[in-house]
Amino acid sequence: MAAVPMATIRDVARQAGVSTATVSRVLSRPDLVNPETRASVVAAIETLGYTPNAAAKSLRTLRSGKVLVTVPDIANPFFSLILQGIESAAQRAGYSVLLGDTQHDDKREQQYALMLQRREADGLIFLGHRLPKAAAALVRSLPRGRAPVVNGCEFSPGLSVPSVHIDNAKASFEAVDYLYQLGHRHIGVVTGPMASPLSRDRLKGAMARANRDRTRVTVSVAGGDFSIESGIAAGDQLMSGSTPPTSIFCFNDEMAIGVVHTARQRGMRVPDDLSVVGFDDIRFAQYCDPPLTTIRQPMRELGEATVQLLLNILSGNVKDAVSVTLPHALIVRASTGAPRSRAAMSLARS
Amino acid sequence: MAAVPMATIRDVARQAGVSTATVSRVLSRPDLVNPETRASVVAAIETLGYTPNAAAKSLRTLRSGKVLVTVPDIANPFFSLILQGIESAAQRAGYSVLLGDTQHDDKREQQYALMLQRREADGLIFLGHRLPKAAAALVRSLPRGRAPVVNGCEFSPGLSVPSVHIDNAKASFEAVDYLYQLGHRHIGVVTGPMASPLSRDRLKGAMARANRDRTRVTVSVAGGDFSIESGIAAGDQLMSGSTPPTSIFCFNDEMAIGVVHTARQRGMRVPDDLSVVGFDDIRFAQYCDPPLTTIRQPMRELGEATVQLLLNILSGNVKDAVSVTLPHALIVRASTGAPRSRAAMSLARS
DNA sequence: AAACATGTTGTAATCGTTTACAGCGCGGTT
DNA sequence: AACCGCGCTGTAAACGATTACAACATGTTT
Repeated sequence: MAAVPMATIRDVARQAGVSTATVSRVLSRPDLVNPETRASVVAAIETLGYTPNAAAKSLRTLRSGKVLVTVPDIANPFFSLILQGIESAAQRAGYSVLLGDTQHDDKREQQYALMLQRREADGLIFLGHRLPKAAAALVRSLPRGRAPVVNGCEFSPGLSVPSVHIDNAKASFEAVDYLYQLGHRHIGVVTGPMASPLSRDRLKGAMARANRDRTRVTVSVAGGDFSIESGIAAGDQLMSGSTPPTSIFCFNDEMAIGVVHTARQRGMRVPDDLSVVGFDDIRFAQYCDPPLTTIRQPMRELGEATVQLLLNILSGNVKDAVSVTLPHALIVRASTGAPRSRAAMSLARS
Repeated sequence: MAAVPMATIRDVARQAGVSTATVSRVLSRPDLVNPETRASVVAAIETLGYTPNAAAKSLRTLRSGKVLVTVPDIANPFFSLILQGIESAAQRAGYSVLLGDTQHDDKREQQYALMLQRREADGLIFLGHRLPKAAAALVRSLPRGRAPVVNGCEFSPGLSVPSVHIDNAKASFEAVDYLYQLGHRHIGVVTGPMASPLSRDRLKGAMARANRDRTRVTVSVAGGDFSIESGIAAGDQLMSGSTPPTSIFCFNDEMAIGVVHTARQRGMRVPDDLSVVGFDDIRFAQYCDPPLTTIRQPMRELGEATVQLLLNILSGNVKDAVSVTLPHALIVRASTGAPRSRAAMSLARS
């Protein structure tokens, strides 16, 4: 395609009057070559504008310098922040990122995983919850924790693939506990798809807290898919019951925004008539009206830690890579408050 | 790294009792080989689990099957949607995406552009407004519109690089016109960085409309950087003048959300006390409170068209690739209305 | 029967690096 | 004088594919 054929290492060698081996050494182990020779090689490189061909290098060294990242949906602000963390950490370590947006589609996940076999990437970070077949084969063929495959945010003990994540069950437990402490006794929960271990863990945690006071607490569960629209639908569903919840805990911020939206459509005020808790603490959460109470995940850090995990495996000086749990935090903002009846009570009391 | 060395084309050839040339042909031009031979080769491929090595192929063919995409900030929902369009179109065409998040950093843009020289990618789509040096060199070395470099959304006639974008000046013109028609005579404008042609075009369009009625209209301009926070700052600046504007047009939705946020902090009601218009129509725009009036850009389509443009250049059967303009639309929602004085007037009148 | 087209396959050069190994010059030991 | 070690450099064999070209068998044309 290029009109002017690129200069090769041979051109540089000729120009500098040395062998290609020397040129190569100047580039990879400069200490091995005499300073004077080195200088003339560097000069030749300069004048010819030489850049080593990546394919040739990769063919010879069996390393591509790339990590493949598959994301269920880049347009989701949660994933895009993780991706940003990944990109930045990878770049810092001299790797570049091959991006695959799978749209939650199994086929595309499978397809992308083939790139590992083709050696188009040295490792795989997958952000979904399904381990693609090609990657699974690789994992099986190597000792535990040695395959260059790691998972981000979706922890699944069965996967036998290391992962970076928060303690989802604990975080959910805390969210429900917080609502309980505020006085809420009827709590709605909007989940993500149950196929995802992440959703199951969160539900488990939420139920665990509710069950601790099971005689006093009612929990209603509605299923969502992490989209704003599904939040609206789930909110509608929860609110049209005979005794609607006084608070709703959503498994991500977007669904929480949907719930707030639909509550307002019904003429309800947040948090006076309905408290809403989200999950993730995406950028918009604090600028919503009302600003959203939510569980914060350290998204960039999750991404960076995932890369670090993968790099450890790639470097080979780790016997058994192990999952990492990062801290979360409950961020209280204005979308939550005491339930009205309780608020009225305490008002009367004062 | 892999415990079991990958099967090569030679292994397949041996297993099938043919030469490597035949195996290669089965893969690339199956019609050239006898059906029976083909079957036995396919069988050998199956049993060995053979996948061609990408580096070797790329070295030989001088094509990597990758496009490099540099984005100023993936976490920005505008860019992440464009990126989604790019990814999907690229994937459909058999290309994969190398992602570079430049964080608006010149150095990183330059660094990524080197991948083109290394032939790690067949083409470059850059979403920022600076053409990296390495790419510029490539552009210069080839006839106009032949270099595999295209720009997304930032149109700059001087760049001599084809681009896909909307008509920013016209869109801004329409936004201001809409506010004028509503009765607004004092209009605030929150721009993006003036280094970006996109911002300049939008400002040009806005001023063009204002100047048409320059005796009646006042325009106040504040500079932003497309972040929510800069929207807050710009909003504060505009609103603390002696005669604050009755409406503010922001060059993206996030800054508009910032303006709405700060207006509310000041006890103003949107749209009663202040009308706000955004730009882009990101996903959250319609779920804000109030839902945001904005200029819609077809983000996915922008991304897809950018890939198409690049593919046309790569295919080589296009003499002079030319920029593409996609349609935009003014989406009227609830964040805009007549200014209070005017509203009062018309109320009095009725 | 010679010449030729067609369909199928193999041979071997090539893409641009990296790197094991050998070789050379030279000062220092024995 | 023979030997060794050290620092530096070159030779050449990979890495795993693609593809121009040749070769061969077979059938067709003249």
